[in-house]
Amino acid sequence: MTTAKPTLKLHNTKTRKREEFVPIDPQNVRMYVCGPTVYDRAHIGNARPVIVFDVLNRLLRHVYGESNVTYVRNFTDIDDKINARAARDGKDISEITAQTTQWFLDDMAAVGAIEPDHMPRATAYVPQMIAMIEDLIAKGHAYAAEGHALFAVDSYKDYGALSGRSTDDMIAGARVEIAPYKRNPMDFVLWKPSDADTPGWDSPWGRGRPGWHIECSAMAHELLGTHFDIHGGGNDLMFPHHENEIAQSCCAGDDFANVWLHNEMLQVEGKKMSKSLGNFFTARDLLDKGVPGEVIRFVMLSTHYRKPMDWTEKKAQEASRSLKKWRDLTADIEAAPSIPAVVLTTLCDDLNTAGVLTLLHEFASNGDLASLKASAQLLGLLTEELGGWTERGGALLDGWTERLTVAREKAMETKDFVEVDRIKLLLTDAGVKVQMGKEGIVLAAGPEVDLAKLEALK
RNA sequence: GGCGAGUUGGCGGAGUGGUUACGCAGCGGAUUGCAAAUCCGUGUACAGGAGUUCGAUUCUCCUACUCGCCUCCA
Repeated sequence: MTTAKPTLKLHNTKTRKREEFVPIDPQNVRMYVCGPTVYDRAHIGNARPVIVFDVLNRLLRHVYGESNVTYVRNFTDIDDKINARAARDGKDISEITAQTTQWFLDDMAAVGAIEPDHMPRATAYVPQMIAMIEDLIAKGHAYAAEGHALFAVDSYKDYGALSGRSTDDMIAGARVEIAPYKRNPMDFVLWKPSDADTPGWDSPWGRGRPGWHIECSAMAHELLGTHFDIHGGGNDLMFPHHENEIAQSCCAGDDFANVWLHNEMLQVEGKKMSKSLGNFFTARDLLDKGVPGEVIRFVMLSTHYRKPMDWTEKKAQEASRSLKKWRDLTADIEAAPSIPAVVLTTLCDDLNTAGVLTLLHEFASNGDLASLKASAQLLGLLTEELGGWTERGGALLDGWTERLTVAREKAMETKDFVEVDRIKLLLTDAGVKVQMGKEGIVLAAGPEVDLAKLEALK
């Protein structure tokens, strides 16, 4: 059963086209994804790129081989938001970043994301950043001024190509920070000075800290080389972050990334979620509320990554039901040894995860459970790690099952079902699914089960 | 103002130049102490206009609307 490698097609932001993916080196497929700034819990929107690129990572490994893919996702642990948080809480910066980093890893593991091969932290790459800035200055693409180092946008004629804008357009927008030391208002900071209370590193331009964009250029260079395959992130990063990364890296002499992938933003119940509006919630909030990580993952994958996705309670409930059903069906089934071709073809078509979910529904109704399990696991669903939630409340329900069974047996003889119905109503109100069949009674915790309420009724 | 994405049946959401998406909900039936679950059956869709074509929801252009980015944000 040797099948040709499926053709992977990806929508490249750089060319605005869906292109066939041709790795630079099939033995070493390299992907860099912009990771979080670690100053607080990851909100639910942060989980989207993590899950999307986790699926891509799994797919690349499936296609090119487990050991032939290198996936890098950074942690930004130098940032003024972190500094502000540390000052606010009276904590050391490293304490904030260490804790937040761990939170992030925990929360993302809960939604089934495999850890990347490298998770570099900006603080560990400051010398590389300084070296890169020095190189840019030497090549005439950057300049030092008043303790800053700035990138000279005019020195890179393709500046704006990724996001499709010209410097003139952007200046017209008048949203750039005007500073006396800038030659061009669009010039962005590579290095900025730190005062005594702010973390800083010694540099040729004095004690200071790097600007945001340079870290990704420096870390990608260090870990993936001058030329790699895929660079990903949320589409809000397209400008200025990725535009600036390209400018820096290309001017430093790197070829940088071939394919740029950007996921669309997430909304909540039809509204934009943003920090400034304050209507966001974290992945942990959902998990604590009892929404299983697997359900979060399913919902995320049910919309194509390049479309805006709306997080709704209803979707979470539907996802929960589908997953529960599939888990019941495949509980004792061994996953098929190979992934059905149609699944690979669909997933390889610019990561059509929603299309694959459709196929999973079909496998379920056709009874092709081995394919269902194998295919779901390629998406990181129905895995061992994410299981367990379907049995939630099992022990607590055993007593009720017993009690209801006795009452029902009695009622079957007396034909008086009042007590049975009473118990059933109690359970139903607490979010328990009650199934009474010929073979007996089965109780199951529904998605919105209220265990506390159930405990109180005991 | 500039850039970009999108507009599919009650809801969610794929896909296709000519044929059933799929899921949920709904409706009818089987089953059930009643329900649930399960099984079987069942439906009105492709924003508007023009064009290309034998034929367009699918390609091209225009219009309308929605959303995102341009400022920390995935």
